[in-house]
Amino acid sequence: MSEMEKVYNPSEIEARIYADWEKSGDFAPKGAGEPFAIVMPPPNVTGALHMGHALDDTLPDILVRWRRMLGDNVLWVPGTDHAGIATQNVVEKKLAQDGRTRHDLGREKFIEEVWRWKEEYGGRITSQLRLLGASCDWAHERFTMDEGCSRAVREVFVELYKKGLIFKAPRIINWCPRCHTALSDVEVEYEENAGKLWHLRYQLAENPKKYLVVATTRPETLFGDTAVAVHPADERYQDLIGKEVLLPLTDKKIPIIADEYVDREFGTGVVKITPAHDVNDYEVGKRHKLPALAIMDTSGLLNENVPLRYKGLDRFKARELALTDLEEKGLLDSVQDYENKISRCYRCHDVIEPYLSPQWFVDMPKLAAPAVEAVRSGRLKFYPERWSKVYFDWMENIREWCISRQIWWGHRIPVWYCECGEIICAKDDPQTCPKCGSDKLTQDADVLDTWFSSALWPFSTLGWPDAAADLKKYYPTALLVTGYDIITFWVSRMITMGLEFQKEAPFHKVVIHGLIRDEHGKKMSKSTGNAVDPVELIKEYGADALRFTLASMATAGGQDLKLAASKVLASRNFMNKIWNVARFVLLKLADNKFSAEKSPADEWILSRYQQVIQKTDSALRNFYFGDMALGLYDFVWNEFCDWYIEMSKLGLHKETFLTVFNGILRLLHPLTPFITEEIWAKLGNAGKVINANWPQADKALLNPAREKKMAVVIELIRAVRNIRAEMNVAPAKKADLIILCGDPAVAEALTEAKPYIQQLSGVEKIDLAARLAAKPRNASHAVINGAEIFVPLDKLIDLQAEIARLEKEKNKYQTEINRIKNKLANKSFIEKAPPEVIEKEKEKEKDYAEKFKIVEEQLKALAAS
RNA sequence: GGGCAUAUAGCUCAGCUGGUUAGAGCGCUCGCUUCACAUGCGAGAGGUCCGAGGUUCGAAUCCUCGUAUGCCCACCA
Repeated sequence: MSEMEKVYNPSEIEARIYADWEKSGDFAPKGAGEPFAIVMPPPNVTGALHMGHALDDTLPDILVRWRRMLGDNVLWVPGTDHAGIATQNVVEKKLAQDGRTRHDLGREKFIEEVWRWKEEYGGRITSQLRLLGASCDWAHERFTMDEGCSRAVREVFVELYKKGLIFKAPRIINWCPRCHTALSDVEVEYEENAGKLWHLRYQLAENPKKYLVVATTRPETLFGDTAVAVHPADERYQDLIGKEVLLPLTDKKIPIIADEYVDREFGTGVVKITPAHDVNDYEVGKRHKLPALAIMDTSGLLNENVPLRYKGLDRFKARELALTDLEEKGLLDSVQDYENKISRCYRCHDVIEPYLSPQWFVDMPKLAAPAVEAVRSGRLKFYPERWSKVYFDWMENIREWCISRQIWWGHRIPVWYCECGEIICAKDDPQTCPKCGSDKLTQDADVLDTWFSSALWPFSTLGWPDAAADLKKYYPTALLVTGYDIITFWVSRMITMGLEFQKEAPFHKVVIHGLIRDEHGKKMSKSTGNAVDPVELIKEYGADALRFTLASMATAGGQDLKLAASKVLASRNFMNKIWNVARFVLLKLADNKFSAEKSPADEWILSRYQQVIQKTDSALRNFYFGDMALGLYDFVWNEFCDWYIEMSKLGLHKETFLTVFNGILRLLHPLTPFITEEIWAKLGNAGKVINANWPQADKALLNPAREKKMAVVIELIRAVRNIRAEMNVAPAKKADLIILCGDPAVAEALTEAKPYIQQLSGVEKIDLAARLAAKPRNASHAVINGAEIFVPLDKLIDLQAEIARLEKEKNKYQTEINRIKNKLANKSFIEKAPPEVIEKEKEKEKDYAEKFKIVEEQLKALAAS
């Protein structure tokens, strides 16, 4: 038997145990049980493990370990995401250190560079997942740009293209001038902005003394204006419709048009129309056949379509200059403060530019219906249910999904253009044009949105497009666990693609958890410096402590989790507690002195144990991770350790002890896999706990009568301890105890428990009587359910203190009695409440009344003495 | 402009389907080197369950309104 330190030290143990699990193939699917598959949300290859991942992977690991112990055929598929823009940014930054850009390398060399980078650093996140204890099957590890995933992407693209569900068209899209690419709508973040509303004067061409006032938040875009618009029914401007204004700072004339889009109430009711730089204006422009004049390049610098003075200026510099110039010319009418939203790139946070350009789109509006129906019908459920609302809101108002990105790292769009004008979309690279036979084919330069390959993850990782055995066995997967922040990015698109290509949604259940925040509820981020590094926490407290903390905070409502170091510390202490129970067991096994018979404490803990099994099961079935963790914490610490072990020190029944403690290890294993595995081995159990059977509750061991008796015993011990503490009886001093108990059942329970009472309340002599000739003098007194107790004191009793104690007690009972009396006096309560509720109230009243009477008598006795 | 969520002890939160003596962890007070554990043990203090109405025999729990906070969505310059 190996030595165990007093303090649990996880670091060496965790590394050793994980290596053993992995080496032994303990994570591989096996057995004839039901298939139970989960795909891991693939973290970015560029990433390091953050608290979000820690939660995202702890929760499924709990489920996966649980199902494995239940005998299911469990597959948890790990993998990483190529994370197009993010990864490209990282590698570009690295190049920048040597003063190089990706253009210096050229596309091919640059991509090679990224692959090299991925080989070298991409393993960091997966090694960190191992630190966390994630029991995923590494043999199934995938990468969104590996061979199989790439084939799946092409297959899907080509199929959708053929059906017209993927197309290329000019649209106003979200353009990031820093990343030089288009973004989808979900990749844009909005931020409150204390901006200005500038009122500009557009002079009438026919009479420059007159002018229209146009309100805008973006004066620099005026160079792209190709009209100003008013509402067709706006009386103020009726006679101006069809006439022209002079575009300020230029020598252009642009028409005044009428369009219902204009809000008469807003500003002056006159809008500048800039079709190339605003979504709404683009629509207006189309209706009125206005030209769309782009005035910016892809970096957000003004181009040749503006007066020379502004050409090459950054958009914000150009704004300043334009405003100065307008003011000088007397064309700046007024300026107002104006609150609006500013859109930013979710990657680099640069300000997004609405930009007219041809891009590739998935026609989501045509694909969405089955995905909505799957959830409406209940075939696919969100937990908690309210998240389905977010899903519906998104899916029922879905727009075209812009999937082309003007970067280099990613799945290249499988479309080629022939010099004859033919467009070829193919799964395999075409050599010649099927129409003209030319071999001068140029592939589309763009790559796909990273989320395009993520959308296929549940089936691409299982071997599709081949008719793979894994796909057949594990699709649809059992469930998905993820944060609410990617319902739109990922969940909705996986459901859509799963239904389109597999005819079934990729999972039946979506378990949504909250987001990790710092202690004060602030979003964790590197820039604010409040991010907690899970790897650091694991180093300091152990992976089990971190996992236990995260699970205990993942409550039924799915609220955000505020992570405080004090909580991890508390979990660490709990691990230490368990560790020390194990040390205790080992000591006792070494002593080899056991009781032959089960004691009342044994019966009691066995009964409680059955209930904790049931509670744990039901918590897991409902994804109430917090309930599971807290339920086990409470059972282990407050029942098993505080009462059962303490009582067992009088005589330990080996079988009961080991049954319950091994049961605890198994129940805790999904939460805290390392320490339970280590202790499992130390106790000499066969095999590993990771492969052990999940405990089954045995109803025959439920023992309500024993629990009731034990409740009285515990109440009595607490009462004695309370007296000792309050009356300052020295802890080492053995006291006497006189119990006055007229209830034979209670008397029996207490008699039986005499050794426990002596052991746990520091009492030597116990007298139990049905009645007393005279109540003891100079004794402190308390009343419990069915009995009253006296603790004679050496020194003269502190009358004041004793009276104060009893008065407090009396008042408490009085309050309760009054409450219940009122309730019972209420006629409608008696008439309408269920009989068992009334019965319960009456019983309570009786108990309180009895206690009240006893305390009152005692007070009288004290007063008389 | 829509929607969602939250408001319970000093702090962070449980309390899921109305009946609890309203709980936990941390913190606080008092006392303990009790032979598994001071990362511990024992005993305590601490709560108008955000406010106002309502439903009900009964509300922290359900409904309405309000206040505060957080988040998401939305093309009004």
